[in-house]
Amino acid sequence: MNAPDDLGAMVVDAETALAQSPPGHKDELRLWLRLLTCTTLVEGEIRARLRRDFDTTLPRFDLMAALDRAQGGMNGGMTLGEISRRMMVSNGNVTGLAARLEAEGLVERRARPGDRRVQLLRLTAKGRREFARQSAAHEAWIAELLGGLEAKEREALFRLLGRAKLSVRAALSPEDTP
Amino acid sequence: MNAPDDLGAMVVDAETALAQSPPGHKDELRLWLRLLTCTTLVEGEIRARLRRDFDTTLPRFDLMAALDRAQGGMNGGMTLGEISRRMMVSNGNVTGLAARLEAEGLVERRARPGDRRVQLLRLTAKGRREFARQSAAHEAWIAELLGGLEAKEREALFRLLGRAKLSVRAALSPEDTP
DNA sequence: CCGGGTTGGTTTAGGCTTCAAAGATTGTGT
DNA sequence: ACACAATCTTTGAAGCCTAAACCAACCCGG
Repeated sequence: MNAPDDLGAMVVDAETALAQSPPGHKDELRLWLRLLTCTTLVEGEIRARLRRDFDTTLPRFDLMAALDRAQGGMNGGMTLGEISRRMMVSNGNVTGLAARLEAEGLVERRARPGDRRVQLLRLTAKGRREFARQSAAHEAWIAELLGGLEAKEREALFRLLGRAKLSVRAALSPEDTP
Repeated sequence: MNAPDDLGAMVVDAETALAQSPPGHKDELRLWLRLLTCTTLVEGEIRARLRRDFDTTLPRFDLMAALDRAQGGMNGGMTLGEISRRMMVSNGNVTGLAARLEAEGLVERRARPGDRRVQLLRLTAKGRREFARQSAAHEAWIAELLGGLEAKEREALFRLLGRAKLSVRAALSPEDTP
């Protein structure tokens, strides 16, 4: 969108005005808004194409992607908890998502021998077939959307985003581990 | 004493997982996953703090932010359509959001003279007061989360994200811009 | 064994989000 | 005037998402 260089907020009452102007933090804000815009733009397009071409959704795709990657490494699949941590979503969210995918025959559950609490999730054969098609398209879409950047720009962006990730995680970790 | 398998139990986001196992993957995909991880991380924290400190949500905050910025510039507020375009969400979404904010006395509607189709939305006095508090906190949070980057890094990241935005928009524009 | 703490998962209530279809109003061509 | 298209908003169905409460199974120390 059009960059709003004017954040004119002088409309505020006098009593709250003091809280309002800690100096100099505007460029962090602009950086964040631009980051958010980029992500929203790409994500919205991917959602739309997943729906249009495969009649599925991004969360479904993400869950299947997690399972697909896990299946090569370890046998038996992933537990719902592992999935929820990988996807950075809540526990209950994965419950419903898995239920829908299971109803469509794309994933299957089975208990882990020796621990009756956990539900191991795996792609079915149909699920693997479906995901292979979706995954190839998805990769091409991303390459298309970000292909306007040169390789050196992508490399630099990747590195800087890694630094940003570190910064956020560092700011989060103190209260994240009580 | 039961040596915990910490390697297997470590929390790994999707981007890290991709970098680990599979063979040749496109760097565009890794870039995208890292972008998504950064955004999700920040956004989740902001959501949690908005709830914790102000008992509100990010969509509510975003809508009020749009109104707040518009109020300085033009009189009368914004139409629901303008808001939905600014926020990059659907039309019907804004309807419900506005209804909830109106029920809480934070925004108010009024018809535009001469066109009975449109609903102009404005912050109430209470809404302006609330938003001023939230906005100040929000800005500080962002500065805190992204403060681990040096000014030069932020500048470079901002510029590269601008390039990325251009790339995505260029790939989208054929069917997206009527 | 048997309690208490921990971990894995589900449920519930409520809000967010989209798409598609429908209402309502305005503008336009004939 | 009248039909018709365009614009703005609302509604309804379905899915996504979270926090908090809850249940079930495991673990461990007496």
